[in-house]
Amino acid sequence: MSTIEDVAKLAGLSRTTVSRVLNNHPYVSEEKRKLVIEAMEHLGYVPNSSARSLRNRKTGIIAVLIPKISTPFFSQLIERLEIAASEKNYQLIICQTQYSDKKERTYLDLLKTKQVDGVIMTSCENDWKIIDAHLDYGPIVLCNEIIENVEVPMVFMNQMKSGYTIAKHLIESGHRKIAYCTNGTDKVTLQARETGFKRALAEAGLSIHREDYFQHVSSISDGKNIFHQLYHNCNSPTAIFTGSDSVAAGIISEAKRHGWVIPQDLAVVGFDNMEITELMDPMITTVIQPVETMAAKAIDVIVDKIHKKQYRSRETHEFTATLAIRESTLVNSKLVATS
Amino acid sequence: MSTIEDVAKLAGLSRTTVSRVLNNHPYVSEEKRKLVIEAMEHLGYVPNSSARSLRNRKTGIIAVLIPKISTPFFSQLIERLEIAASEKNYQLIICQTQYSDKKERTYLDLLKTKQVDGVIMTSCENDWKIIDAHLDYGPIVLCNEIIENVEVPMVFMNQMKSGYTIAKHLIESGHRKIAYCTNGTDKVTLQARETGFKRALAEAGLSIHREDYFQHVSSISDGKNIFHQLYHNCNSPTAIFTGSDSVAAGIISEAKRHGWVIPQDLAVVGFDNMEITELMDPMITTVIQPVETMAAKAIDVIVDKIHKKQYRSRETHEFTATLAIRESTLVNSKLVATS
DNA sequence: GTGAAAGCGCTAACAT
DNA sequence: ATGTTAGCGCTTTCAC
Repeated sequence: MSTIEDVAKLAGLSRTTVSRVLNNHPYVSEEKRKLVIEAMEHLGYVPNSSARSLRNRKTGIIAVLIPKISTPFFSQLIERLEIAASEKNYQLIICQTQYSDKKERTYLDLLKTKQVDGVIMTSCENDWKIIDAHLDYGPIVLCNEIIENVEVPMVFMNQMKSGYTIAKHLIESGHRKIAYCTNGTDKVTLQARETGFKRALAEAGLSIHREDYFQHVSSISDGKNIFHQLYHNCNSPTAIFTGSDSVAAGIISEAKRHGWVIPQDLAVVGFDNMEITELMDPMITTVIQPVETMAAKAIDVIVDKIHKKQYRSRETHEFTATLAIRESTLVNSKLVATS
Repeated sequence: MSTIEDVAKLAGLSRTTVSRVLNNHPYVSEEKRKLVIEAMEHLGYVPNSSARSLRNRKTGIIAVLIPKISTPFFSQLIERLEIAASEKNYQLIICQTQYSDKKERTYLDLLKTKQVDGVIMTSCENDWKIIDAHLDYGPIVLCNEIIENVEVPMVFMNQMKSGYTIAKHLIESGHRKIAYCTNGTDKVTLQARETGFKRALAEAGLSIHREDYFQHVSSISDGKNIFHQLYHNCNSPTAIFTGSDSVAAGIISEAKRHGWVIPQDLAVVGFDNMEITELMDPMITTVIQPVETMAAKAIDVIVDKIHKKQYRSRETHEFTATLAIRESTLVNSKLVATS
């Protein structure tokens, strides 16, 4: 492993000059620059990033905290974050919290130990008081998560609009008894979605019946279970918003096995535009999240914060989803922006 | 940001002693140890990882090179790699090559610049000569990839066995005209799979007809295209191995739209056990890769290499897949090991 | 059992 | 335009 010193010696110059060439500083004569470059090539010199990090007080690494990588939405998000980061010459460390507050805290410490320049959180398991303390050490950006009254940038999709648009679509398709699924009401994002959904219903003089409201629903098997509840309900709804493509697929798959015809017997709406939505028969009406745009913005914002060295500031960066209307709610499919 | 010096001063001791406490060295009196710990807590001291990396010549970071994160198989692999790495206190930097040899080279340089202690490659886009040169700087482990005559550890699944088992299963189900899809023949892994497949056919006195052999096939739409080729072929095969769940799903979805009944009109086998395989109707017979085991082994091996500081050595760590027999090839499903 | 001092590889005042 | 020098924060001989 050759060092900057070796290069300097071989070129017959000082470490400073070599460093200047390395960092494209002005005030280096063409002549010496060539000498340095030759020496570097001859030695196969590459700067040591630990030394640079120590000296410059920056690592060029961003940590991404994510509950579970293999969840299709999250893997798409990571994919886009990686692309955006690499365009700005940042590396991404991937940290799987597995929805554990303890792991989340451990990973946030990467900021304290200066192993990373910033953290992107795609969900939040701890009390904000705990997270907030970490802002003394570096920037934190929320991507795909909203928390009220906190001083960090947040990048997210307007869930209220998408909830509203979905309900509106179902109402316009003639449905009057509509079921709703959610994975919880503790997240601001999910609350907003529900609020938008209910608003559209209210505007049409409708509401969600008690027996048509399902909580803590997220997997394929949850979907299958829900179908069975509907199946045994003599006054079952004519449409259901599932909040998740997996749940939608589970419901549809089970419904078909029991002889139901979708959407005639039950219209189904998913969420996230996973691959299955176009593979199922019928293809599933779903919400396309602007993953690429959100990822690019999150990286933009955090890189900006890193440079400005100003970590506390409330900013909201809001994007709009698209409703992809497919066979599970209609015969003819089309695209509709939720705006 | 407090440093080790600050802690030393506050505790009225030397940097050395603080460092000893930090690294659990022996020969520190209980009394002073307590003093140090108190001081650290008082200051909220956390060691700076750049300084440690520079001094110790190790970063505790492993780079994972992956073609595309959102591919379900790869996202599962990353998930498991992250879990295994974090158990050994390593962080993972995720590098998306997008099948580009240039990006791959850029990322391999992380080894030279000492930004990472080792690299796990899940595919390989460059000539091995180029990769090999990087072994002077740190360990490289292949996970899910085989390259002949190279001096690195390789962790993989026995593709020959799985190809053999799949063909055997189709033959035993009574099929005599069987189609084969592959995403290419340049990879040793895919070649092995094909060899095993053909061997089982040969043993039954069968072979793959020219028109039943499909190359460069990997996506849902590829699957749909293939179905149309079969559809217009008056002597179409009775079974098809697709090499990919996406392709299998594409074929099935399109076949059903054209009135075919699966598996009666066509038996279909996928690969990877993605979520869709259990959602499609019929559920898809597929190969379950031992992702978790391979990931754990890959981390084990690379951590070992890092410690031993011996990077060149040919080792093969082979695992066996499981064939999940489902509705797309049979009426009654069951699990069969490919061993 | 504890401390003084050297140095990992790099950059940036500062001086020339 | 180029070089000298002082650290960044940490670990580790070596000496006591």
